Amino acid sequence: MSPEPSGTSRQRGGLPEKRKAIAAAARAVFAREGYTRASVDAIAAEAGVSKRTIYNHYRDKEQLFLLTIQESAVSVAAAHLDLIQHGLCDLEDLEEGLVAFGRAWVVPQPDFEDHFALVRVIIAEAARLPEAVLQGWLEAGPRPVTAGLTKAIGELVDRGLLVTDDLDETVRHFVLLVNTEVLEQSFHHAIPLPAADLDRLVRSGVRTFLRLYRP
Amino acid sequence: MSPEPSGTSRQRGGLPEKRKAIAAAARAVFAREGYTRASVDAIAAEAGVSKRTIYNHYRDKEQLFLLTIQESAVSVAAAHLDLIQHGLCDLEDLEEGLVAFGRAWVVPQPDFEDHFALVRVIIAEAARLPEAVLQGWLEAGPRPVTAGLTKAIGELVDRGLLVTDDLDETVRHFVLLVNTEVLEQSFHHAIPLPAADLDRLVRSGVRTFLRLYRP
DNA sequence: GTCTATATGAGGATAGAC
DNA sequence: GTCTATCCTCATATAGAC
Repeated sequence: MSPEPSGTSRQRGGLPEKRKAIAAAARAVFAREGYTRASVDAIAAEAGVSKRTIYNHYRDKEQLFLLTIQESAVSVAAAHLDLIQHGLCDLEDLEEGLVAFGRAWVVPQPDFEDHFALVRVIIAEAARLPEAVLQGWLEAGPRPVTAGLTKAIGELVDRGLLVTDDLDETVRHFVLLVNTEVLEQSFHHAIPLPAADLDRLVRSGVRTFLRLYRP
Repeated sequence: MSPEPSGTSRQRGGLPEKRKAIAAAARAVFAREGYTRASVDAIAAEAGVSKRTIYNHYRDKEQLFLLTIQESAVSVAAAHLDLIQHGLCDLEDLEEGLVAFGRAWVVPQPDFEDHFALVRVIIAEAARLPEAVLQGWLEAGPRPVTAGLTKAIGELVDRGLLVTDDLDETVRHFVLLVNTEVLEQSFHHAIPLPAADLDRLVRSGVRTFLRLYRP
């Protein structure tokens, strides 16, 4: 349709420009439609690329999906690790710090809408996905975040702000009380909670967490 | 294929026999395949019925799906309420009773496999489902179970076995610690956890719950 | 209950740009 | 010659006609 200005895809080999467009379009369309309903045609249209071009870069639709969820997991994990770095280390007031972090973590950031939609697709397809893919996704996304949380909460323990004899369980409880509750109630962010409810849940989650682990 | 003995669908109006077969087949196929991938053809085949018969009983595929999840929610809620009745009322040892109940609740019962698969489909389609349908499903399934749990746990509070100043939150914490943790880890039962892990999670969940609410 | 109309999807073939 | 775009094929879906 639109005449494509001109020099778009010049970058050493000639590949990456359009490939990025395809990856972004795939993320958006798979997120919006789910795996089966998403058509390669739609992805091509959204990327401003011909369908054939997609098959030049990706073996088939399944491969495209697998790479899409993997990339999404990696980028969101990086963002969350950043949040942990800035929000959980060097906090002054314990309760307020945890609440602020929890809120930032759990509020559905517009940039991550697609990611959460993809997570819902993964849940839906989990039983059909190759075991290795699912494990790879866990390695790339959730696991590093848990590891970062463990490190950060471990430091709080070291500083004497929290007490526990099972750090991993403590981290699971934090995730459960602050994050998972929200996920369940919002159908994994398919039906966003009102901001007020969200705030209340995070605050009450943190308070309960502290009832368990405050010295 | 099989010649269908003869007098199968005699029941006052003539409807319900085949309708039940269709409902059962729809539950199975939607659970196995998800909404989009499931074909009405496959459902008809599984029900031993012609496709036309399905369209005689249900307006279209979407309507069939909506009624299917509703019926599934109702029947599983009834079973879970039964479990609560038999497992949570009149328990002798508090911790052991809660653990036994939690295990029975959370272990993926073969009869409910389809139900959990449907829940995954609901999560996947949640953003596309009519608001009213989702609310109706919550009313029919999860809500009554929560209500039953609230009643049962309320009685434990009345008997002085637990203390709380916010019963609803207490119930949410029980659900979270005993059930939700398992759901998250198993991708809502798409990837079943080893029995040992499951046991450990329930036991540790109950223990944490008691740390919060034991007098 | 079978048979058909219509549409849409995945992936391959064929032809054009630089 | 490499990368892109348009057209083709074959399978399968829903829903309605017979």
